[in-house]
Amino acid sequence: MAATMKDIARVTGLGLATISKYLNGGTVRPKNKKLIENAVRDLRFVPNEFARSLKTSQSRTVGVVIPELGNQFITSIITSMEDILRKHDYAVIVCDCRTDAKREKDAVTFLVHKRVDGLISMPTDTTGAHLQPALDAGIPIVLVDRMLKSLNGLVSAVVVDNVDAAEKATRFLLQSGHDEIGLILGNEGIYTTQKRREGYLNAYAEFHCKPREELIRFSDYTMDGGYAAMKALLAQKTQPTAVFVTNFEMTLGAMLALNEAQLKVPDQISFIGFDKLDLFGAVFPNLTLVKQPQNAIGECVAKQLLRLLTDASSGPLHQIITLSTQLNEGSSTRIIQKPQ
Amino acid sequence: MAATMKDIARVTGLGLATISKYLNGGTVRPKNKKLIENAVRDLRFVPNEFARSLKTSQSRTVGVVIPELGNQFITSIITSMEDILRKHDYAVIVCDCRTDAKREKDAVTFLVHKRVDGLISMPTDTTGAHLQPALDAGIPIVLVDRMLKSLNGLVSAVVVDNVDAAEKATRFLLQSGHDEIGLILGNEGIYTTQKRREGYLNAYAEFHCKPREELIRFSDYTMDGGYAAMKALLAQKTQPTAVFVTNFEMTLGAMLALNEAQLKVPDQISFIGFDKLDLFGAVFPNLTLVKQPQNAIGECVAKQLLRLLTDASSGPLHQIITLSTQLNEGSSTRIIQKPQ
DNA sequence: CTCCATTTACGTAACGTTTCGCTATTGAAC
DNA sequence: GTTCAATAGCGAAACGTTACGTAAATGGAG
Repeated sequence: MAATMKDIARVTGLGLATISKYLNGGTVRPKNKKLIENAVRDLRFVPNEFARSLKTSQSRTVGVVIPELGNQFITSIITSMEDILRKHDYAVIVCDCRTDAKREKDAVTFLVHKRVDGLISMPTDTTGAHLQPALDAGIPIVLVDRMLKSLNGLVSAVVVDNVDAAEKATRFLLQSGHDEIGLILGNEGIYTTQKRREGYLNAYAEFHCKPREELIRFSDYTMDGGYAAMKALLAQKTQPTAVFVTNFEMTLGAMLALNEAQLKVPDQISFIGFDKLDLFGAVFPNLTLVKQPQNAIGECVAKQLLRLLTDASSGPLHQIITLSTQLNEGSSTRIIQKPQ
Repeated sequence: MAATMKDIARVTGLGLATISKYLNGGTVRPKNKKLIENAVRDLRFVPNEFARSLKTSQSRTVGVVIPELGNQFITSIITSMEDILRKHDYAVIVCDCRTDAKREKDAVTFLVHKRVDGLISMPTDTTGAHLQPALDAGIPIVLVDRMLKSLNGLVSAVVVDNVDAAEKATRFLLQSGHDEIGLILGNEGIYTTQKRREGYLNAYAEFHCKPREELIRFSDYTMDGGYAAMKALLAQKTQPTAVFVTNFEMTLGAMLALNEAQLKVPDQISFIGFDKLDLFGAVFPNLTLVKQPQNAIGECVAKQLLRLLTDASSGPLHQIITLSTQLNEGSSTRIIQKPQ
C-alpha cells in the first residue's frame, strides 16, 4: 500500500542507497534531487519509522514518569518540555504512576521495553530503585524537581534552589517582625522537603534564633495533608503569627483550613504559599508566594536530555542544574510589632 | 549486546520459529518450554519492539491530541485512559496543541508519521480538518468530549449528554423560582457550547417562557473569559438572579468576578458551576455543580479504542457513546420568591 | 510393532531501512 | 583531450522479528 524507498528507487531509476542518502540530508546531484523530490511527492512517501528504528536502534521517543498528572506544577513543566522535544522530533510517552512505588517501577520497565531513547523521572521515593532497569539498559535519565543522591553521577537533574527559596520566604517574614512562623513541609524523606526545611532554619539562624520544633509540620504534599497540618498548627496553645506552606496542593488545603477557622489573612495571620499557577489568581488573589520557574524547568529538562541524546561528548555527561525561585510579594503578609 | 531470539535458539538448540511461537503464546512441548524459559531468564532476553513493529506494522502506541494539558478536566480523563491503555501494553503519546489549529494539525501529522495505532482527539475546532492525515492513513480515531458531525461514521466519539446536563441545571434554577438565569457558554462554534445552550433553552421551554437574549453570553472556556462574561452579566440593568456557567475554568473566573463585586452566594445570586474537581472542594466548598464523569469518559475512550484496535469485526465499527452527568446540589443556590 | 492422525518444530523469506566498501562519474587543470 | 582528485551512486548485507508451508515427532489404536 504505502510507498517505500524501493518504489522511489524504481521510479527514479536510482539506487536504494542514494535515496537513503538524500533522505538523511546527504548531497545528491541536483538533477537527482529533483527526481527524488518529485517521486516522494507523487507516491506520498513517508519513511517507515519501524524499519528506521530497527536499523538505528533509536525510537526518537522519550518516556516521562510522574507521580500525578492532575498536579498543575507537573503538567506545566511537561507542557513546555513536550513542546521542545516534539520540535526535535521526539515523541513523549507519559506514564502517571499515581505516587505508587509499584506503578512507578512498572512504568520504567514498560518504557525500557518500549525502548525509549531517554527517560525523565520525578521520583516518588528517595532511593531511585525504580530506575535500575533504565540504568542497566544505558538509557539516559534526567530527574526533575528531586535529586537522588544515590544516583549522583549516573543521572542528570534539574531542580530549583529550594534552600534559597525557603530562606527568602522565611527571611521576609522574620524581617516583618514575625518570629513564630509555622512551616508546612512534604514527606520527611523527600529531597525538596529536606532542602526547604534547611532554608527555613538558615533564615532563623541569620536572625540568631531558633524556631520552636512544633512549628515545623511534616505532611505529604496533598491538599488534605496541607489542611490537616494547618489545623494542627492552629490547635497549638501558641499560634503562629505567620505560616509558610511549601507546595501548591498544601497551600490550597492550608488556606481552606484558615478560611474555616475564620482567620483573616493577613490581619490575623500572615501567609506565604508556593507555586504561582493561574488558578491562584482567581481564588486567592494577591497571595504572597514562592514562584518556581516551571517553564524554565521544562525547557531545561528537555535541553538537558537532548544533549545526552545527541552529543554525548561535550562536557561532563551528567549535570545537576539548579534554577532559582522568586518571592512574589502579594498582600497576604503584614508587618507586625513584636510584643516585647 | 542484548540477546536476540537467535541467541535463545542457539542456546536451546531449537529453531527460531519455535521461539517465536512460544513468545507469542503458542504451545510448545513442556520440555522445550522450560528450556526456553531458562534461556530467556539467563540471557535477560527482551523482544525487540522495533523488529516486531516492522513485521507486524503495529507500534502498540496511541496518540492523544488535546488543547491544554493544564486543564484539569482533560488531565483527569487522560489519567484513567492511560491507565487502561498501558495495562493493555499500549503507550500513550501526549501532544498538547495549546488550542492552536496549526499545532493541532502538526501534532496529528507527527503522530501519523510515528505510526501510532490509534488516535484520540479533543478537537479545538468544529471542522476536524486536522484529522485528515490520520483518516487517510486508516488510523482509528476516537473523539473525546466533542463530536464533529462532518466525521460521522468515520470516527468514534465519547461525549456526555450536554443537553440533559444544561437542562437539569437550568430546570433546577427555574424550579427554585429564578427566571432571570444568566448562561455563560464557550466559543459559539463548539459542539459542547451548542448542546449546552440547547439544554438551557429546553428547560425554559418546559416552563413556557423564554430567556432574554442578553442573558446568554458566549465566551471561550477560559478563566479570563468567564470572568469577563460574568462582569458583563452583572453590568446589565436587569441583573440575573442566578447564573449557570458551563465549564471549570469559566466557573473559577465567574466566581472571581462575583467575589470582586462583593455579591454573596447564594444570598444575592444563585450559582451553578461545572465540573467537579478536587480543587473546588478547597476553594468554593459546596458549590452546586454539574458533574461530568471524567473517569468513566477516560475508561470509555480507552475501551472504545481498544475495540477498534483489536476485534475490528464486532458490531458497527464506529459508535457515538453518550454518558450522563449529575447535578451535585451544594449550597450555592437558593429558592426565591418571584416578585410578582 | 506399525500405521496414521495430530501436534509441534523448523527453514526461509519477508518487513523497509541504513551503511560499508567500492565503482562510476564529474569537471577543473594541464 | 587526458589525467586525477573529489564527489555521487550502487549492490548487498545486515537489524530482529513473524509467518508460511512443510517436515518431523508423538502416541493411541489396531
